[in-house]
Amino acid sequence: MNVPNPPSVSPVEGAAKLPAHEQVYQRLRAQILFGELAPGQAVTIQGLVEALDSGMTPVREAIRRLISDGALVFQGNRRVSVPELRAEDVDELIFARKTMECELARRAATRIPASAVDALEALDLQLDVAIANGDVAGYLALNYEFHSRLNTHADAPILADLADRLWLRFGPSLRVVCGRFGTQSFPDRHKDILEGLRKKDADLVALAMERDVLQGMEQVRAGLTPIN
Amino acid sequence: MNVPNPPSVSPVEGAAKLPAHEQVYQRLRAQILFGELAPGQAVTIQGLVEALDSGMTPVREAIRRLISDGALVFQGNRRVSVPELRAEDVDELIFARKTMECELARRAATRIPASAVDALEALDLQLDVAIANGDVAGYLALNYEFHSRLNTHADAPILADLADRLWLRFGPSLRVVCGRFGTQSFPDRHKDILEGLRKKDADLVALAMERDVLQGMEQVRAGLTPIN
DNA sequence: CAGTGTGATTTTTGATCATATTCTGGACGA
DNA sequence: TCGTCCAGAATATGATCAAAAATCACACTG
Repeated sequence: MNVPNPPSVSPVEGAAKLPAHEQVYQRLRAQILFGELAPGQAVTIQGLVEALDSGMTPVREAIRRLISDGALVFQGNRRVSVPELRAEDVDELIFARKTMECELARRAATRIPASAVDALEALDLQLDVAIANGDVAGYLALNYEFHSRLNTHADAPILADLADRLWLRFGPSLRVVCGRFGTQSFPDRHKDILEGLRKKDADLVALAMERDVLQGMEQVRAGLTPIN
Repeated sequence: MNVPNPPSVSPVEGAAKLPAHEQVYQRLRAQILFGELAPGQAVTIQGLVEALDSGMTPVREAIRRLISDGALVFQGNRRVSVPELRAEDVDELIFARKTMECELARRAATRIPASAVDALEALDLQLDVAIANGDVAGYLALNYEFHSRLNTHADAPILADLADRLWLRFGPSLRVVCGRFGTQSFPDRHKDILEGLRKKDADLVALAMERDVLQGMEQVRAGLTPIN
């Protein structure tokens, strides 16, 4: 999964050099991560072949990768769908995100160059704009980009990879929450993170990250299966 | 009822229900996990098609899954190989395994039924036999089975999945270590784990698990690139 | 004359597709 | 309600195309 692919959110890109299965994977991944596919939604190979205008083999390989990522589930029979998060799952995700992302943030605090902090801050300003405009898609993309880029600077590829997987699990549900409650209910902990990074204060960064993670995941929990 | 003739190479087991790509995946996974493929070794699709007597598509899908698992790496050009562990990777693995597996063990301590503890103990006795006989393959398989089965009883599928992935990363290197130093250098911490499980003492189990993890990973670290 | 580097050719391997086969789930009739 | 049958989707194969690596030949340099 560690593809040298740091582009910002590019909906339509030439990218002719990447093999088809890689392109399909990244497009599908983004769709799941940013909630364009709803939890529980069925995913069919032929539907994607048609929607993405690709061959069958690339779609098939992309789906296998995403199943392995936990971003899709294989329903036992030959059906594939976007998983629905259960309340217990959120507990696990909270534990895993807290430990992984706090450690990543801690490492990044001592390694990230000042220029990268500036870039993160610029990103966070865009994020504020997206929140102010109620731009849910932009909020999700920029928020992910912020965390993902921070993790890059931790110089810990295995941990970053694990953290990345976790986002795929709650992406669809987070979108549902945002769609229901809007973006204004997310006060921004990123400012504290940035402050800690500038001071190179690992404890401060880790604490801010823990709050950010907890806040986000509690939002997800609150939005699960509201009515039965 | 025409039985779809098994190509005679099959290990006889029922298993006819599993799709081919699943079988290929599990066989390849086991080979990596138990070190039958050496770190750095190249993996070719057509080589596997021949070796496993399977079609191209199942092999291809299995490889994609394993790349996503981190068990194989995509070499930028289109070559695939078994990754070689670096010293920095071991630090990350130690952190991730300690947090994940200790938490899993902690959860399992309060949930595992006594019968399952008995089964684990039986497994551990087989493990002792394997160690005494210097049976490296048996040791690796039984040790993995012990941890994997314990994780199952934590009732935390997401965390168990993360932990499972980590084993794939150091499996090949662990085999190298065992091949070099033999199995006798692994004093058995599993007894402490079992004792904690019987007492339902989560702290004890977690502590024993931490020691087991640390001990194993330090062995791996010691065996990395011994000479340059 | 031996060694080395460069370039083209050969060969292996991966990517993709079209197609045949198998299996699942639901409709239909008893 | 139950059993059978059928449509459609997924699985799996092999062929074809394209790309990269390995090989080798040859010329150039010391």
